[in-house]
Amino acid sequence: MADRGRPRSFDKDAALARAMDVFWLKGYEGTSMADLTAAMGIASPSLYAAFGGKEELFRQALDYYAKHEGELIWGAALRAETAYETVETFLMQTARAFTRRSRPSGCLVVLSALHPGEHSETVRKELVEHRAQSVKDLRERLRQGVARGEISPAADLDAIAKYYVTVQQGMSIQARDGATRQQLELIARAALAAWRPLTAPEEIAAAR
Amino acid sequence: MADRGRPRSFDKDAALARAMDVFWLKGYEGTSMADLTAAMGIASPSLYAAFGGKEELFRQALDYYAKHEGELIWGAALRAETAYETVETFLMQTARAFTRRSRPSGCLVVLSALHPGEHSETVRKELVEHRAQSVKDLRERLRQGVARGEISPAADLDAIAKYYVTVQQGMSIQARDGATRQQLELIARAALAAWRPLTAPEEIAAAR
DNA sequence: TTATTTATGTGTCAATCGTTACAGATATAA
DNA sequence: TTATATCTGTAACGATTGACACATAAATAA
Repeated sequence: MADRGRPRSFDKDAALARAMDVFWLKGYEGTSMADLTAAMGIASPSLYAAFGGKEELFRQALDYYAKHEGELIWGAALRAETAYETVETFLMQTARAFTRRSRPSGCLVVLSALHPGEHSETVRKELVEHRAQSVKDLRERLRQGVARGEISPAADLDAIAKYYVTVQQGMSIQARDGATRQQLELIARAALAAWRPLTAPEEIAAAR
Repeated sequence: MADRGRPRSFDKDAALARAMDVFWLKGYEGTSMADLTAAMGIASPSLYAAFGGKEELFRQALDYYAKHEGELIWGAALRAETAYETVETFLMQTARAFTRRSRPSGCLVVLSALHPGEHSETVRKELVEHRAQSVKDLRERLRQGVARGEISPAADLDAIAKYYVTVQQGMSIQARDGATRQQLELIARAALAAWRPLTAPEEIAAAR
């Protein structure tokens, strides 16, 4: 009971990828149906039939983004040996992913819906949840670092995780303002300079 | 030749302050004329007569923001004794200013126009310029710190300034996501932990 | 073939967007 | 008072917004 009726004349996955690019560049509310249909090469009834509407399409574009773009950063980071290397890779891959010439700059999850508004409230909350998940994921990786003796048990893991995610979110703004990969890497290096004081607090206390 | 004709029936400065609040909360494109006239308590012809239109009104709201809200952060920061205290005050005042209950969260300069768009391109570029000025101001303060012997001449002042501004910009996102003042202060403290390694690089090299 | 199902393209819906014409109201200047 | 200048409120402008009705096209199932 699958392939009855007239077959779809466009590649759904390719169309979704193009929709993601538009949302990424212009944000959720800043993207019009006209923008989408132009980029996807289809008329609006086809978009509605295939994706359910603008909001549903954004949701699917967000999933696509997490699967493809997010993986570039988190996949590499979670493959690192130590907790430090995880954070280092996280930020360095961010510097790279946020400045690829073929893609919009910065992060779709951060930039797509920052303002409250009747038409984007559910989308916004979904993105807030996504961003909170980043903190959780990073904190969990730090917890493993404590278990392995890489990080002091006295360290405030939640604060450290929030700190590095905050730096990454700031890098989205910097990327939007035209920062190059090298400039973002310098920022990332600066942020990494806090690692020792943050993860070995008693060492600092002893030095005083 | 000043006060001929029917006098204005509303307080221009108070109306501007309310317009600023709306732009701050909803962003430039996310704010409609209906939002503005409702918040300002005037009809659109009065708005056009007094402020010149939506874009001109935003420009004036931006000036108002820089003068009042920006001063809360930079005024205190630039009054600090040392370069470190400047950065510390900069971030701590940010944590406070970004989470006042009576105001929208985060920073108007960071959040108002992050996406390209025909209707907001000039406004966006103006905000980009504003953000670049923050880096310049902070870097200049660091340069004074080098002159006073507080910071090593080998330190990369541009990278340090960009780093702390990036953290502040990330704090705008965190604030929008509901972070409390205390949580932002923890993030700020984490960022400040990088100060010694960043400003005394030879000390780090010697320790190896 | 005929019936059924799904996709496409044209055209259009009401609502909202930023902006402004216009007439009436309210002040000063002569 | 009369003339002039400016502001205010109503009402509407053309353009664009997201969404969809409808008829037609193109596939499979019987």
